[in-house]
Amino acid sequence: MFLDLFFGKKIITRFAPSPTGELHIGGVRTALFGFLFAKNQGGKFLLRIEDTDRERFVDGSVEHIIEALDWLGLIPDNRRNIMFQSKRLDIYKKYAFDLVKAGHAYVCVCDKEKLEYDRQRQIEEKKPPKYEGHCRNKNIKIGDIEDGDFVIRMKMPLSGKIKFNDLIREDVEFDFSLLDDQIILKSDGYPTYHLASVVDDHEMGVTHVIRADEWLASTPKHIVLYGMFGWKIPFFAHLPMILAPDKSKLSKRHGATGVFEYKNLGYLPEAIINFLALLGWHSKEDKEIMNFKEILKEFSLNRVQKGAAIFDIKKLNWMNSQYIKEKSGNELLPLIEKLHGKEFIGNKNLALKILDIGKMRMEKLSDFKILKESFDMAGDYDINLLKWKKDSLENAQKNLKQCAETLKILLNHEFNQANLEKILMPIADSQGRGEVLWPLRVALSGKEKSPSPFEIMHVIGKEEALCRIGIAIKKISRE
RNA sequence: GGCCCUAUCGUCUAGUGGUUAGGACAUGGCCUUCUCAAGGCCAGAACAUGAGUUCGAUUCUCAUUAGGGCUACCA
Repeated sequence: MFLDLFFGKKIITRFAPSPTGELHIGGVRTALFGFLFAKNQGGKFLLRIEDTDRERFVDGSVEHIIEALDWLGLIPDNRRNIMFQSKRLDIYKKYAFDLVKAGHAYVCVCDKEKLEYDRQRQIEEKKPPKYEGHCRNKNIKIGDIEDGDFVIRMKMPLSGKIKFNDLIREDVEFDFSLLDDQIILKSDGYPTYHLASVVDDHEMGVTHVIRADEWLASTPKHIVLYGMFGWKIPFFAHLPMILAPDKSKLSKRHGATGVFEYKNLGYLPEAIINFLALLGWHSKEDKEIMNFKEILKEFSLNRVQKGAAIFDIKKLNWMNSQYIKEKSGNELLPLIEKLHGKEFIGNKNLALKILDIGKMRMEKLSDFKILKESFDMAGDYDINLLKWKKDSLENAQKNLKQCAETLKILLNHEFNQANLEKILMPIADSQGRGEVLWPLRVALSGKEKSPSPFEIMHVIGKEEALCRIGIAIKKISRE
């Protein structure tokens, strides 16, 4: 790869998802590493939609994928000119036919039922299931068979071994005799992954194929295909998988798998990127909280882990909270509004104050709702909650009255956290902090757990604070 | 079943032919404190097993075990 750089050849990577649903979190990691590798070296990152399986196609998923990549900041260089395999059917067909003419591939007319029967028999006989090559030497001409009645298979070498170097796995070896004569063109005229990806990677000028681990075993087929076409073989890097906590494939039953599920749960793209980058990669200095720029600068494929990594949502949560803390209320508010709507936020100025004070209690953007309740005093509270430990209600009332009287001397614009502490702490210190501050905080929040009374008063202001304290005092009198 | 890949605390990982095997998340404790967070400090916690090479292996080799991937007219 250094030679390529030396001769001025640009690195080109690509992300090639299938539009079979929402962009999976594992797919994002693949895209991310491809993006980082290319951009880190001033190369290009391209997007290609692998929509050759018409049965699994899910409407709207292409738009979803593009939107997700935009949201994460993994913008492909061909954003305005994305390659769709379904629009290139003639090209694949032409290449497949060329291969037949050159004797590298052949027309196969075996029917599906027969092949399935063979497979079952082979499995029962404990032999590796493999196409038995009925049509391999029949030399059937394309013009002799009607469209739809045949497939095209590539002629794999019958013996020998193939060895190649994976940028992550290093040397990998396979035995040709175990490899199948893979179908490259289906009877519906669509190519299979193997043909389409090799043709496209070549035509797009892809220099480094960075893809998921599951493709490692079919890489020999791809290398053979490159050889048949006489094309330059790109570098390969097979990324380790992301697993669920039970070490199985990450799926719906483990929780969210789609990017937008995470978005809707209140995760920030920065946190998702940072977290995913650390799943299988680490900076030299072992730095963990890294922004996109830092990751981009330091990324290299040779520090990528070989083994699979387990997706630990707790670490993502922590990371998300770190990114929330870094942001100002002004930055957070539009994000929350966009995600959960205006009603979720309520009064904007109030929300801003709440965010500045309370963001350290938020793990996700959606936590704002619970946070806000501490300031809203939504719902009635039990009168006994006003009691501090063994202290009496009467004493709580007495302390509340004293606080209220003292608070009255502050003017509206002086009603901030610093001033509040200055005038209230002497009372708390003389009467007992718990005895004073606990009932005060309950009177203000109506909750057992909440931010401090100073923070709440600072947010809600003098009038509202005195009103709430007054309610608590009356509540005790009625008792 | 066959082939391929992988293997350091519960998790993500650093690291080395000789280290008190390091960090982060999580867990527990303490500090702070009106509660809950946040923050600070501390603790427990790992080289899968067995051979071999070696003066010495967590590190190199082999086997075993475990996990994963592939084995489609899916990608």
